[in-house]
Amino acid sequence: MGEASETGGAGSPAADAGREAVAGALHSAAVHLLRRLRREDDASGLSAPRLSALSVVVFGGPLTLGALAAAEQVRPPTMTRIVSALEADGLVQREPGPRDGRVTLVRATPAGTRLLLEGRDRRTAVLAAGLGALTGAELDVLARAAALMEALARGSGRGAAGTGG
Amino acid sequence: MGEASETGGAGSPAADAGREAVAGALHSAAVHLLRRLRREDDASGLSAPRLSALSVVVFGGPLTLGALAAAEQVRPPTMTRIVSALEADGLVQREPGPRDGRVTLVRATPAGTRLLLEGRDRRTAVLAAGLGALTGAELDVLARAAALMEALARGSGRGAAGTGG
DNA sequence: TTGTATTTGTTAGCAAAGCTAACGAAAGGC
DNA sequence: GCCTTTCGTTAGCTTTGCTAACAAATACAA
Repeated sequence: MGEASETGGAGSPAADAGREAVAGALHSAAVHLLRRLRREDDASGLSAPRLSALSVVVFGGPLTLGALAAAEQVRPPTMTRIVSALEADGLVQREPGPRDGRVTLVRATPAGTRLLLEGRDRRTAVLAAGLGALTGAELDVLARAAALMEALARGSGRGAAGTGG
Repeated sequence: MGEASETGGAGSPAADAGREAVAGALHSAAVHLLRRLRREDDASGLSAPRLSALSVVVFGGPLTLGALAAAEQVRPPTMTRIVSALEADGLVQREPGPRDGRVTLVRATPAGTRLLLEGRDRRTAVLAAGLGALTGAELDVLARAAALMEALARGSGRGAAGTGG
């Protein structure tokens, strides 16, 4: 398992190779895990882009449409339509910006929050069921890895939250 | 958050709560990390669905169009079009199935393989750079977590590989 | 061997999601 | 008071996703 250890100094070729190997393994594992969990999203009745955008709104509080588009790595016109669809479904609502009349703030409605939390529970329930087969030590490894992954995601870019994948 | 069932092996409420917490943290971390890495994909010149499908073809060897569609969680007609586009770009090629005349096997061309490996290198290079700030012990945690996550993804479903997210 | 059923991929046609370009409204600078 | 910038929307296109229908090949029963 853990061979990513002290076999080289900070910048040695051996250490570089170890980091590359861990990076590849971690990337692949994250892709496969989310791909598996994504199958649970059908039950929400929302498409993946809408579900992901709703997730950002619910967990990221009210935010401007532009910020939401950036968080979803999508252009403003695309987000305009997604928000309009979510608004038509009563899951979010638009508000004029209090200080700046140009911006529109997007806020989750109680119905939107409820829908999203149920969906997230479906994903995490599947994952938690899988965790039932692991030992306490293994759970601990995953918990610590999660913290490290969050730090890596934050590391060199301004990322934002989302359920989708 | 809702409490999921006690379907796990060790059924104490405390253990369930711990698993739920780890599941939520791991899910969120994976989402955020891949969201960050996805920003590197623009340089490939391919759309996300095409890049992801090409990834499965490159790493998953020649496979039938139906298997590719299942791996990408997409219907056959959708995959027909994606493969046609990749074929028009010279990145994959169709072959008749050697034993079964109904199936078409999809194989990556050298150009497709090259393009994809360069793209994967971009993602993992960004990730590896972030790993440079970690200690050997932390790298070890991530390596072990990656193995556990792969097992979890395989756990109760037949998932398949892909770059996209 | 013939005839029917099933499987596999494609085509046709529709809705949703992505983009760029162009535009109106609001802030900000001079 | 203009001019510029910023923000969101609208317009129009391409890509991606779906279901329904279909043709070809295989599998199987009689």
